[in-house]
Amino acid sequence: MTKAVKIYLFKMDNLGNTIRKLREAKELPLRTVAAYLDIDQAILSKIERGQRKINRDQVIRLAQYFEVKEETLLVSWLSDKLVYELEDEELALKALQVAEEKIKYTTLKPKK
Amino acid sequence: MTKAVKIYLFKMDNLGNTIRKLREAKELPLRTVAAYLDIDQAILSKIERGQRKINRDQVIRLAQYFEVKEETLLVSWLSDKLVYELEDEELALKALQVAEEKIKYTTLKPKK
DNA sequence: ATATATTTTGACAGCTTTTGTCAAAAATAG
DNA sequence: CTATTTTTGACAAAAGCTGTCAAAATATAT
Repeated sequence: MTKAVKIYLFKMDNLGNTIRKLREAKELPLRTVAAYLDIDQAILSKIERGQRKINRDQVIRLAQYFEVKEETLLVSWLSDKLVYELEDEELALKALQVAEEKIKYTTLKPKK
Repeated sequence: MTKAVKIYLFKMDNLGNTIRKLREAKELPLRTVAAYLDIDQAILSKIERGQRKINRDQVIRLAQYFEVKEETLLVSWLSDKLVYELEDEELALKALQVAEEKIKYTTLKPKK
């Protein structure tokens, strides 16, 4: 049995912070959640602090585990990766806008 | 001496295509441009066709070489990386928007 | 068509990065 | 203080990236 605690997620948080908040809200030790993900607790500790990467499958499993929408965590995970890719780039915002156009463009005109 | 040819770059092109267009506009063989970048021509061939990555320094050198704005090629390069990171993701556009918010957010409030 | 130049391909080795494991150290809770 | 949890860093294995090379394929020119 886990505690039912109302928890408000902050969109600007990176996924690591969000995971930590979710885990602490339920007062679960790293050990427990790590076991569920089948990884070492040291890795989960690092994931929560942004020192290690988490993969897509693990994000999805966590969404189920913590009963939050998959989309919420996936968007957080993806956007973290984008932000990481753009770190220290002055052209970050321009690149994001062009990327958006490119994706819209190729979605409209599927290749082949 | 290189030919002076008016060339129009297409924003939606990936960087590889743009490089190829620039190179062909000047009628230069892979060999020549590759030598300038100090890489094997096989790699440049792959870069132009999107099979290999190009790094930041190489992008900047190419901008100088082809006399186009650094920003133009860097934005193309960065946005390609973002698109690559998001390939096959249905949440791509949402992730881009959140990434934009995150970057604006942390730029306004520099940490520490 | 032949000869020449250019481009593409794939195998390979070396290097870097990523990933997970582990145990000890540090921090926190009771 | 004791017990529990979290963090840290060293390590090895696995995966990924980079450049080199030569042969195969393609394109160009005569």
